[in-house]
Amino acid sequence: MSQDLPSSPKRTRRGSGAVTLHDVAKLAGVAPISASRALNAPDSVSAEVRQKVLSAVARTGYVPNRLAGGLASARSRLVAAVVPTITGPVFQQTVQALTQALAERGYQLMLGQSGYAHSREDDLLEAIIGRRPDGIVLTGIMHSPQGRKRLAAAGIPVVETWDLTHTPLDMIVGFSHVDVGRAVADYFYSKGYRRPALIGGSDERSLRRQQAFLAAAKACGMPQVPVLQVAPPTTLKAGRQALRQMLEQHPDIDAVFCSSDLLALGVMTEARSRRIAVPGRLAVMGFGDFEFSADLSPALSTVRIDGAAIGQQAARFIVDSAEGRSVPQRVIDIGFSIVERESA
Amino acid sequence: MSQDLPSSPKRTRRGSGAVTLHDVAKLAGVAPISASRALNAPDSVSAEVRQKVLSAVARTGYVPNRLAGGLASARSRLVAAVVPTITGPVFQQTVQALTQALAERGYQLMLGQSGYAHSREDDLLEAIIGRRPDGIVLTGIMHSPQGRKRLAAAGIPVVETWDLTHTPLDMIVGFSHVDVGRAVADYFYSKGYRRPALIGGSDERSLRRQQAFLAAAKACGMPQVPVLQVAPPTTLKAGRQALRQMLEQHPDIDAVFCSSDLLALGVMTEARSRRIAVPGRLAVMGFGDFEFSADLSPALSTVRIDGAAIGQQAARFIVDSAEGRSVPQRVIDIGFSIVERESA
DNA sequence: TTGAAAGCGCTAACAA
DNA sequence: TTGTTAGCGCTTTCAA
Repeated sequence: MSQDLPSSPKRTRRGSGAVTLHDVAKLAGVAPISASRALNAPDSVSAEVRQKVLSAVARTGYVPNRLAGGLASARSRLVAAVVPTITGPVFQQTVQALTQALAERGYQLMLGQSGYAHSREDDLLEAIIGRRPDGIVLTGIMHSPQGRKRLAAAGIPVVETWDLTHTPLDMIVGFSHVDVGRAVADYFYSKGYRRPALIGGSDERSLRRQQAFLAAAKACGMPQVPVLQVAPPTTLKAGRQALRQMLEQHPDIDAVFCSSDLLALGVMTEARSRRIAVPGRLAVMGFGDFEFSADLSPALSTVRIDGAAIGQQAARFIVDSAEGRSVPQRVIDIGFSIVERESA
Repeated sequence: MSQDLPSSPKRTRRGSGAVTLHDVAKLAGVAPISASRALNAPDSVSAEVRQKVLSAVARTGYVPNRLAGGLASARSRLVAAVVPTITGPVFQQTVQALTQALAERGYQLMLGQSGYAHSREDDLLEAIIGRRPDGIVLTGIMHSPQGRKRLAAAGIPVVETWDLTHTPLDMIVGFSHVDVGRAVADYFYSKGYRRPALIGGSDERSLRRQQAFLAAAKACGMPQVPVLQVAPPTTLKAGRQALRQMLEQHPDIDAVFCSSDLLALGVMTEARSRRIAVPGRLAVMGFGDFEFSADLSPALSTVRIDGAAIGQQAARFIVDSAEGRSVPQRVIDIGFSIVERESA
């Protein structure tokens, strides 16, 4: 029938065909705005309206369009996380906890990989800012001045993580890499090791741990600490190679501090294949306390970071900011601990 | 000055304060739509307009609002990926490749964790569909009938991965778990192992590999294959415990097929601490060919899946669908291979 | 507590 | 090639 009516010549755009809030409202016999309120602020609406709307939603299978909602309210309920690469085990706990904590509060995570290279960083930032996320979580510190400027200009809450500084871009939750380096050097010394070596990634945070280790070692009277740097990512293979190389030049070392547990596993693997006793002849200390570390043989001593706590705190930061709550404490040190197991 | 003018009583909403396309257009001296075209379809615009707009963009630092663009064009350029948990190493390559392949084409990845539990699945789907993504990538198959119905109703392109079926929801890229189980059983047999055992996750895909293994083993004349199932996630610890338990009941096994390389590492670790020679007394086969597997000692024989290829193909599927290209081949088998190293 | 109107920032459709 | 107009689906603002 209606097909016979001459369609009005007014230009028009058909929607996607999906059920909209208007459809729900019509079905419920209320104004669209009432339907909106029934869903987003149920208390601001009478029980009757609420009930009619909810029933209409159930009958139609309505799913709110968050793009439209975000545009209208300037709150996207989207949070961006930037990781060097999700393949690395370091930030996994953090991303996992972040995703979950956000989901519980009605926010969704968008993932961006900076790929350890700072070249595409600008593209990535543009892609992220274009989505108007309610917050951005950075693993590590944003170092490039352009990047910092860009983020500041966007006016989006930013949380830096896995590090500490007194001049955060906005908010930060992490720990002191300097303290870690120092603590491990002291630990080695206290356990009687006198010829320690360092096998570490060449990323900036690892470098800071190494420097602090060297300084502390020197202060303890261990001035000559050989250092070997490996390019990220720090893999088992890199650990094996590094130990091989290290032993060629410094066969008398008695302890190694590795910049990740995976690297440490590589060192232990290489040591075993060379029949070097761990910790008897060579102590090994990892970093990160990966899930497998406790169950290795020998169990790996390592520096434990509560990555999940970092993710949860980051979520709290973002959500509090987005929902207009004040965030008085913007720098949070979650610390670390040295987990003494068998390898050191 | 202007503050003295009585503001018109018309109700109005201030924008977020960010630079909009209108600002750019005004500065460039063109209509907003021309600015839009200059950015999104540069060829449809004269060099002069293009140049004026680009310069205005550079001067203002304009970043397009993709929420608005997505709403207007019904193309969000957002893709959702659902993983059981990002902590597991299994899907990492896939997610990494997917993120990257999408980013290169101007799409962004949204991450959702289904958490192995199928309870929150409905919430997760609602959150995802609400964003109107241009595609959804599932790791594994969507099994729940409600979930399947919901996804189908949403009319969003869906790619299932890491599995194969003749009745995909929409598109699928993966491999046959049945073939894997069979191939490993045959491999064991051909290498002379006659008393194999299975240590595997209790997830559905692992179960299918196990069943196929059992059937093939029986066909080879190895009817009694002990099986031990561990709850996901399959960790090193679980592998150690599983081998311990397995040996108590079946001390005479000569080979183990594990449902992940991490599990296999656990088995090898436990074997070593019990002075059981691998592969001399016990052969070990993993699954997944994780990054560390080749460099273990002994190097782990395993089933290799090209997770990155899965991610790339999934990206191609989604982007082709989103951009209106036809997708004739909707089921893609990327296969697998048995990587023969030292452990088996 | 409810609703009408306006507009978030952008692009599809049409016209010139 | 460029511009005008009318939305996309939602929420804010204001008024009743």
